Amino acid sequence: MSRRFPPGAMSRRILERKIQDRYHAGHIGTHNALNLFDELIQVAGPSSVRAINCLLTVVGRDCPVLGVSLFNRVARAKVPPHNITYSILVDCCCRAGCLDLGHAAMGHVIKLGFTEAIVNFSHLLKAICAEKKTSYAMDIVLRIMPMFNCVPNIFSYSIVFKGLCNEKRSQEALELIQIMVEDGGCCRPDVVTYSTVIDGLLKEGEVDQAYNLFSEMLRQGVSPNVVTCSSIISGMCKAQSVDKAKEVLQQMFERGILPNITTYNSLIQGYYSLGRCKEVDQIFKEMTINGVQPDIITYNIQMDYLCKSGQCAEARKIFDSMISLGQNPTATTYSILLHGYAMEKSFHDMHCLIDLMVENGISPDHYVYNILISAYAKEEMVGEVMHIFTKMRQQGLNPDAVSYGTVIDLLSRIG
DNA sequence: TTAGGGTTAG
Repeated sequence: MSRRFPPGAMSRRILERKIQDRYHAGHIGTHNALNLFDELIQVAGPSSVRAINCLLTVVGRDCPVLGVSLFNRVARAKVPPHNITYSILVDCCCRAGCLDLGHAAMGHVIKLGFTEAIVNFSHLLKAICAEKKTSYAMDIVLRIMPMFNCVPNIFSYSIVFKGLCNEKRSQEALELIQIMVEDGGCCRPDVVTYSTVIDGLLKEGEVDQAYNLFSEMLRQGVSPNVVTCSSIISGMCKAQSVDKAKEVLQQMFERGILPNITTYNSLIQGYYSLGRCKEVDQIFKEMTINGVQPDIITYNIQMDYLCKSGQCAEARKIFDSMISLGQNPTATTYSILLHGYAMEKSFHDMHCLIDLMVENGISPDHYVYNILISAYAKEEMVGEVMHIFTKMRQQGLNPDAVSYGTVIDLLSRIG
């Protein structure tokens, strides 16, 4: 009988197929992926790289350090890593907090000469931008990568655009987008690029420029999607133009773009900010009709409105019912209710809530401590304020500008 | 459909 594959190759192919199928079905957990990796690496050949990438992705998402260690085993096996394997490695290094290793891995990839436009370092660039060093990320994308014939793709650009917008440099992002369009090269702005910059412009209050860019996007034949529209709706709601935002929602339906919970949350927040509760009820009805379920953020927005309008007891009812609705309160949820109790000067309720928060495994963050500091400062209870500073430090949190600002204000008041 | 970018809440 003639063989199409050398000995062992057939069972290897079957195993590779099994891994990829189960990966696509979302049926591989970390533990399972580790076992499959052990099994595959013993018989692995060049064809195994896709299955290995799947396993590295699963393990790396859960435990990036483990992802790096698996990569070392791939490198020792007879499997030449693919550029995607390197992307996963750089991702793991960055998420493990080893930015230096991420840089080293990027240097290694460049040295290996992956010259096609497909290698990119999304997580490295994101990590650099998160440190507010977007200029450096921009230098990597615009100068360093092309210098090594490693052409950045649209993902890399979008990360830089987002970094610029986060640093309130949306004007620069706008200029860069125009250069990309005029250049007319293979890397053209897409819906994500445009949406990012439109959102950045809106957040900086540059409404006209945002609309101009939206029109430019349409002229370029790029269709908006739910994220583009949600950004515009959110920007309008924050500018108190909620009725115009509602019109955009209508236009979404006309264009066949279905709103999601983020879209609705922006509108709910917008109506609450104007005290228009009837319209909020209307939005909830519309959500039900359209099959969109409220999420934790919806409940947080609702609770925030109730607390700020002196209805803490109602907010507490929502809080207590959240768990039964399958929504676990987050640190934000606790801080909203805590702020409500602080407004009512209900110190007993505040302390009970913090105890509950800790019991439920959520550590108080800066927001929570600052609410406590502010509440005690208002009552000029200096000893309590200092006690909270100590507690913060014990928990490894350094008081921030808000904490110190409150204390300085208190000290200047009491002389 | 081997990874990777954009929207909402304190």
